[in-house]
Amino acid sequence: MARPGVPSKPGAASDASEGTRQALVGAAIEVLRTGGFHAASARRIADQAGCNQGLVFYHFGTVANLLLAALDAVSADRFERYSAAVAQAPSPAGLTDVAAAIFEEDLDSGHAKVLVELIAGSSAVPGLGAEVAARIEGWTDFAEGAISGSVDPVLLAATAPATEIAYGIVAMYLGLEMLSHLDGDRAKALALFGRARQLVALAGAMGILPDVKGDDPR
Amino acid sequence: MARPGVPSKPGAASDASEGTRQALVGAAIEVLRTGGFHAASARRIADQAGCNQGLVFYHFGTVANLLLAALDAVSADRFERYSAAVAQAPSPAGLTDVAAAIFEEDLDSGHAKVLVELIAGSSAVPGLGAEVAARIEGWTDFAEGAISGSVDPVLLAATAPATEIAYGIVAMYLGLEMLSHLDGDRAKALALFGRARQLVALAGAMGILPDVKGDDPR
DNA sequence: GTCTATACTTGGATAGAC
DNA sequence: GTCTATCCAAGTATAGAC
Repeated sequence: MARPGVPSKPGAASDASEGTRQALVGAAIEVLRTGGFHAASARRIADQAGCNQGLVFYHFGTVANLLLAALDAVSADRFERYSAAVAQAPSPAGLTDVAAAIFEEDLDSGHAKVLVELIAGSSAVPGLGAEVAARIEGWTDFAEGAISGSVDPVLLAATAPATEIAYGIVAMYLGLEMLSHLDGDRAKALALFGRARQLVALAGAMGILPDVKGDDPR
Repeated sequence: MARPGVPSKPGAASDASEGTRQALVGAAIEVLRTGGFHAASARRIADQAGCNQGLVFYHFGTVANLLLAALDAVSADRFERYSAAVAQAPSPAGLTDVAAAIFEEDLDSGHAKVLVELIAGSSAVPGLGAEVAARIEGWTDFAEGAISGSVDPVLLAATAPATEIAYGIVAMYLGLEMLSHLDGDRAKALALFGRARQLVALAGAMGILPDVKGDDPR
């Protein structure tokens, strides 16, 4: 957002600064989304933000730092959305539905691609991998919480701990995102969510899992 | 295989050419493995191969073409390995063991990373995505064949078609590869294979899956 | 077939004017 | 805080000498 004629008022200086920062973060998300890690250069991002290339380095020091800020921004956004959705569907069946809906949302909005591109691109910049890994941990923790909050502890003990399941869920999410983007077809991935839903219902009928819509047994 | 410079002399002379080609393909694999898509430039690959940068363009036209040749090379290699392993363990339980063993092999050898980097990097080069997608299809087809060859058709009909399961397996494989490389810890991924093995055994005991079909080797 | 040299482009990062 | 100008490194690709 170029503001050629806007003078910086005394005291409102941090407003303009914050505005530019946010514009850059938003632009970084957009570029990662559409062009991937490779396209996410300071010049392209600044173009997208409508500001100068040097501002990337002024505000973030390096391009990698800006990309991490972008990841944090989408993560915060999605975390709110996920939390609200999970809170309203604390049963295994409900969770499966929520997972499917959110997966499709992320596919549309491109939020998942930002994550995948940053993970794969981590090899490019020394130190980036560790930063990204720390942020992924937030998601596995979240998934773990959702699982242990909705699945009977006895069942978990009999099959697999929530930690392991959460790790698998996150991996599956990333893999499906990659494949869906690659062949531009989300139907196959969504079909899998449908199957999962079906199997959860089957398990419910067999008495292994709590019945659909049932309250949290605990 | 449209080569830019087809040797003008019939007969010999293609030995040296073929040697260089193979050196470049091997070097491309190595660079993708260790440095990712970002590092896979003509210069770095040629350095690794011990030859001149211009040869990349002489033999392959573009860097992207060389990377695809590298993907084909590792795919051919792994396809042989997978086929042999699957042939010796056609039961669901055996398949799970084979999958775990091969996943670890791929993690060590870096073959899986070559695939992941190319998928994620596809956004960088127009047209690359379609080429990579076509090659992934070979793997989903392979997985589908292995599944329908070892799981009871009746059970498949009751749960999910082999095509869908195969898609999910490939997605999971890619996701686990990404996460394992990211935090440099393969234990979590391998633990999941252990759980899968356990669940297959449980299903066998419940009579849902064949109890190690008559295949048991030796 | 292979190498050297080179043209052209893009990207990261800094300095200094406004 | 923001912009222009600039430096330097790295990349793709081609031409032409050996």
